[in-house]
Amino acid sequence: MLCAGWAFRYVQLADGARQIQRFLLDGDLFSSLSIFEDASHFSVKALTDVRICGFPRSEIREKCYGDRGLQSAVAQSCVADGRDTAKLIAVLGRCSAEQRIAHLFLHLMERIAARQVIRDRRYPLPLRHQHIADAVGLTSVHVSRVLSLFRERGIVVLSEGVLEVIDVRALEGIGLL
Amino acid sequence: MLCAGWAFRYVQLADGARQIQRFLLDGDLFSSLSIFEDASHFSVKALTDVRICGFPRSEIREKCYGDRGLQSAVAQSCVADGRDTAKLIAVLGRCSAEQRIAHLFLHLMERIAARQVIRDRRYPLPLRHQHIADAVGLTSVHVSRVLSLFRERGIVVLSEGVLEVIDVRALEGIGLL
DNA sequence: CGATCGGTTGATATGAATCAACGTGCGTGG
DNA sequence: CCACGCACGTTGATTCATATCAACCGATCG
Repeated sequence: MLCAGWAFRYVQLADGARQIQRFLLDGDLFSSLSIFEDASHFSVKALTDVRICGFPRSEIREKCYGDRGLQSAVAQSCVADGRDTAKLIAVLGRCSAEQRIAHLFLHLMERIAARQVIRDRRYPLPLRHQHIADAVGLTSVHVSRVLSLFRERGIVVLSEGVLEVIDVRALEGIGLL
Repeated sequence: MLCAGWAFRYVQLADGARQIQRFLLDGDLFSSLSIFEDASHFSVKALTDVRICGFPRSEIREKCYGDRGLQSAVAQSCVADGRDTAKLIAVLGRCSAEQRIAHLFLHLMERIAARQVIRDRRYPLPLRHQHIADAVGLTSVHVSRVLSLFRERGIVVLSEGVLEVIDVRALEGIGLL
């Protein structure tokens, strides 16, 4: 579990490309489902300084049998993960570059806002263009172009690790699934 | 649960596009995780004649508490689903058209072979080009072109609901993750 | 017999990748 | 303290993969 900081879960492809599966925020398990797997098929990398804590899988599994609350919590975590993952498939399969990035931002905004108060529509977002690219299947060059566009059109500005959302409506309009 | 026949799980996007998340074979749950969700966010459609049977979610959940075998089976099903889903994300995010289709074929071949004896490397595969397109994020026109290429190169031939695999090695070579 | 559906093929358009150059800020070592 | 190298972002030119548009064909079905 990631206790504090930012990280991401990803896989490295044979040709060196990297696909980011999920950004991890404080309180997130690296992967809920991996509680039930003995071998992980992903890697995790920190984006900021982090604090993590670990649990033996077998212990969690064991506790699940006796504890309905825990079992239900684990299940809900898996479901949330699965829902996001399913949405990501649709985004990668069917959306344009602008839509992909809009979706990523909306998704992260929701998760960040669930953890902290947002002032002035400014969301902490310690990502390089390359991370965004690896998350939504684009090139960092193209991410840069799209972000320039968003900036020009007065939609969002990402800079210095902060995402400033100027026109949420426009962003949601682009991101319509 | 799909007891017999072929089906697929998908979502319909706002612009009418369709993203297929998973093809369902006999014995598959529509979605393992949906045991723990009360609202489904996907649709299912049959590809062939099918037989299905249903269970009340609450009953399954209830049985899980007492029955380690069932709980473990459900967990394994969720894990398998999650693993395939994660792989699909990498494929959609980072692979070319040929690689996407090769992956889909290899993935389905594996699942089909787990259920029935394969003779002459001929796999039953009742998909239209449009289904392949909707599964891997391409156009049916482009799927047609890629399949022509595969045919010319003597790799696989898909026709009349049967996938004939002529050169598995070549297919695996293309599909390398 | 005509209509519809699925597949093929060709011409063209377009979105994103690639290649390349440049600027800027920053850390590091001299 | 300076100079250099490096990571990151930006921008322009060009290429490439895939989409789009359109025509055609064969099979199937009412």
